[in-house]
Amino acid sequence: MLRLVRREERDSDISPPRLSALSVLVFGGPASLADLAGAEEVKAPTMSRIVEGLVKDGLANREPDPANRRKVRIAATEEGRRRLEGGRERRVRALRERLRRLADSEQRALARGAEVLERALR
Amino acid sequence: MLRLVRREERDSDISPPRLSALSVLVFGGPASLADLAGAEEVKAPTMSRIVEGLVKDGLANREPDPANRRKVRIAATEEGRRRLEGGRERRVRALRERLRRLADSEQRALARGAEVLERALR
DNA sequence: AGACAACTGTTAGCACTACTAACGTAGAGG
DNA sequence: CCTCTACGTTAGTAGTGCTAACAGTTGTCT
Repeated sequence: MLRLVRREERDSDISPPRLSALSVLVFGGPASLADLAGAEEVKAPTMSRIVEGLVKDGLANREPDPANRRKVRIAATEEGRRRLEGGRERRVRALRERLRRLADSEQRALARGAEVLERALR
Repeated sequence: MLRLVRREERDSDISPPRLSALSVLVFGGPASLADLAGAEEVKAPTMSRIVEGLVKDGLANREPDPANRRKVRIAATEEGRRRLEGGRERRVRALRERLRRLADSEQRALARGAEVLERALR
């Protein structure tokens, strides 16, 4: 798993933690820092810095929550949305290439295993 | 995957890269720096520091290769062997707890999926 | 043999991610 | 009103990854 993550990191222009946080924002909508930290199972200071990086790169923005001025509302920018989607397409294509070489029965075995894993790890 | 790795990291007293390198030494025997770096798909300077950490914690030792004095021979210590095994047992126990709750057919599905994955990712 | 190239590992310096501790500000409850 | 809690940031530390630059060793080729 570690090797896979590192490989992923090498040919992506967004680091895995940033990519993961960004995807939470894109698919889940704007969130507070605590929300994001919880979703990524990371402490607040860590997420604060990840968001800082996203903002610096123009992939997300931070604005105070009008209802509760302690909170910040973090949202993906259009650019962030595009970059996430672009990378996703590349990854899906690469994965498809690999899976295409497997027999149908093997593909089904992977699909079934993935389902079980998803339930088991939650 | 990232979340899983982080969870792993929190309740282990050895960091994932060190643990992974250590396991290469324990199961594969002594190795040169380049061997280790290759096995972990990491550059030499990175592995040099990981080994430094292992040595500092008494989990591995470094000695010059008598045949080729440019090389170093890195080997796990007894302590390293013990710590790896101990952690492994804890992880296996935790995993077994989770898997025990699955139906037999689900367990088989996971096993089959894992086989396919191993071949597909290589 | 002597010069030069290639190999092996380390050091230095950068970016990033993780943590805890400590802080400032904003809201909630007595 | 005053305190207590919640929310986020900043400071400081450890660890991991990279490239570039270096030192020592070995091999090669004249």
